[in-house]
Amino acid sequence: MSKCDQCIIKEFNSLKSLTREELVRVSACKTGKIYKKGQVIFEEGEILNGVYCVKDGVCKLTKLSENGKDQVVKLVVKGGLLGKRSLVSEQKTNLSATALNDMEMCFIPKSEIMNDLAKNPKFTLDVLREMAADLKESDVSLVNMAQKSVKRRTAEILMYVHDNFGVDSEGYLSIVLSREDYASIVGTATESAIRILSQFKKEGLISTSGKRIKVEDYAGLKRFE
Amino acid sequence: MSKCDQCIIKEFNSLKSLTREELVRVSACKTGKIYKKGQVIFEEGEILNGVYCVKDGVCKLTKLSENGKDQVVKLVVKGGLLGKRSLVSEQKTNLSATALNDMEMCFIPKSEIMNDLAKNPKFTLDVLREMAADLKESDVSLVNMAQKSVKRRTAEILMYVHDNFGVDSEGYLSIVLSREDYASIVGTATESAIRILSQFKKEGLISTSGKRIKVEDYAGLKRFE
DNA sequence: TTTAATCTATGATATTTGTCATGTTTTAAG
DNA sequence: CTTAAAACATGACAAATATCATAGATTAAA
Repeated sequence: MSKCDQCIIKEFNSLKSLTREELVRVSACKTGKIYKKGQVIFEEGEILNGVYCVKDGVCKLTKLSENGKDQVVKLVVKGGLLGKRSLVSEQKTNLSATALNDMEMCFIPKSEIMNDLAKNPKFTLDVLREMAADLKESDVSLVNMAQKSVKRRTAEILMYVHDNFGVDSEGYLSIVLSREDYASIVGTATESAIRILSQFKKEGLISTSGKRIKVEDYAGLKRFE
Repeated sequence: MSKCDQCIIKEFNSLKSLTREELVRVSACKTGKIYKKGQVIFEEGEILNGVYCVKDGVCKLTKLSENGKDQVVKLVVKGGLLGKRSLVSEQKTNLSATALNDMEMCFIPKSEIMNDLAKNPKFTLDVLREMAADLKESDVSLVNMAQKSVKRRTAEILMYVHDNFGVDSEGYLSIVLSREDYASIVGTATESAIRILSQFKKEGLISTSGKRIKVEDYAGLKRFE
């Protein structure tokens, strides 16, 4: 398995603040994991005994609502760290993680990291920064959810996916989400999401091919409504 | 001014993890601040150079939406720490804070705390834990906002205020929020919030006297709809 | 204590979003 | 390549929520 200290992925997250020696130790105890599209990585209520470092692929973090529907809270890509909260709390995780396409991850046991968390202030501070950023992002999501229309939120998630995950050689969004996933991100009924995407298609803002979506008029989505 | 190491308030937040010597140093540089009801403590976009420790009173943290409406993100009471994020990031704050009643706070300059953050792992870990808890809470809010009806959210904020801020001698919620505030917490139009409170009143779930609200049937609110 | 300003209340109506029902298309397994 | 299952699509209707208008009640300042 590849060595952590030579891994480029770590540059995108707090692990970059570990010393070379710490990384070597982490390398020795980490385990590589492969998940197929649709596979569950962990489920709400489990106790995570470590963090997952995403090497490739995308997953969704969801939370079950009381009405039985899953709500997507966040999408995590290459470079992301899953389960940060488990490092500082003994509690069960409050989110589920599911692979949206084939994924490659490294799992680092909590026991190994905890030592560093206590002794390497640079690392701790960096984890703290990441969490602060998550928190800020979360505030923004909350306000969007509370104040913007479903149509606006749908337009924004399309732009978000476009900006953050890019497009394939044909110009389609490289992350293929089901309409149900879109609904769950936007926080609406699946039929509503479908309807809105259909409307966007009619207005020439996007085009589709099966489940795949291509943003045709980014500026149009931006100013929409 | 009172000494931090003897202050009970600190037991409710991360400051309890500072050593006695650190607290003495903090004591020496902190400044007491008084805010009157309605007064703005800081505004979105400002750079905070420290943290506020709430000794008494309640304030709301809000974020301005693109549609010009304020959204309440969180209510903070005695024991809460405002501006934690400013400790780990140079960025402007993304929230505004406004006193909901007369408040008493201590302001601790960042420069003083930063030292401790780097050298006292127990303190850092504790800040980390607080942020992790905030994040979890934030996820819950997001799901509620996305999946629950305005009526349900209104019922829940009433129970929340009842549980967390208590009632006065007559049984009225001791925090008096305007209908506009309720609307801004729930994420709806002021008229809608008013209408729903009126409905709750008709159904005997609450009673009102001016802006003051009394929860008459807690269980009813809980099972409502 | 009066009075203007602010907040609360409610009706009428428009808009948005959800639900149910049903048909079509796409996907992936065999 | 075929075919069943899953996902997408859309109409019809119901429910929830927003908006606009207007009036009454409460609050806080003079």
